[in-house]
Amino acid sequence: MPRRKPGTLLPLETEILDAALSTLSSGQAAFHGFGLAQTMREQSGSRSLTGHGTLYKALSRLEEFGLLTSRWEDTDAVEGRPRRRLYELTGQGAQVAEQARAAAGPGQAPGRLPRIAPGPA
Amino acid sequence: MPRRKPGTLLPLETEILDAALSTLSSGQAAFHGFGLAQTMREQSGSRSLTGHGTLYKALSRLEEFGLLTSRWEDTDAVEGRPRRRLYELTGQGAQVAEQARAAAGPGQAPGRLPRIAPGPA
DNA sequence: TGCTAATAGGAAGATATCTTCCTATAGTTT
DNA sequence: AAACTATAGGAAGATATCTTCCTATTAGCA
Repeated sequence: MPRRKPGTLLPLETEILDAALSTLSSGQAAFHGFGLAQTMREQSGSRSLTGHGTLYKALSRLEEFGLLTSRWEDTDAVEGRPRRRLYELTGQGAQVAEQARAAAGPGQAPGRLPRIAPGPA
Repeated sequence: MPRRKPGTLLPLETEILDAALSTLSSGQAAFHGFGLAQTMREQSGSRSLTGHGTLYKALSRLEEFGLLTSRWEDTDAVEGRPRRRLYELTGQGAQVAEQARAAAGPGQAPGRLPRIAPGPA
């Protein structure tokens, strides 16, 4: 896909924003890539996001767009596992996320979900 | 091997201390597990330390013994890769390392190197 | 309408550390 | 000398993030 029309979101990006919104509703502002991947894998029966590369790229894009912010999690508080990069919706991000959710509607007619769809195989 | 006689070092541990001493001689005090594993793999033709689990366990032991200290590397200075745990010889560690090196001698007759030896296959 | 070029998706793997589980080994004890 | 058992070694994989490379798709232009 060529130069994207500004303001346009891809399905995967919408999905991420929606998940971020859910996280926020449940009282937590921050989420991290790996956890998001797990949630998406479980909930939507999505494939494994292919080594997660796709997801991290999408997260970077959303950050570029100003819809998410990221930071490393509180440093040496975490022993025994790689540190996570924590993402949070920005004000703009929350707005866009809600718009996208409204646009999708209750019955949700996803606009051509990418591989993150229930797809066969 | 049962309860080890205090003061005794296993071949792998000696190898680590020796590597630490070399690192120190080359002007760097700190080293990290993964780098050490690479060096050992290249230099001694050792096998890959089996997922590195063995090496990390040995490093923990040496730290327990007071021969090494460890700390997480300077936090968010490092982007784009997992942070490393940096190890350094303690005074005691350096002493023991030198003793071990002297004991091994120039021709070095390693006292039964474990799997970290040139071994077949 | 058909092409082209830019971009998103997917595969693969590098970078690091640590855990769990099983097996081999060798000090100790009998 | 034999048996017991604690411990080291090795396999496997979980946890996280990010990069590179290739392919599929599609928006925008001619």
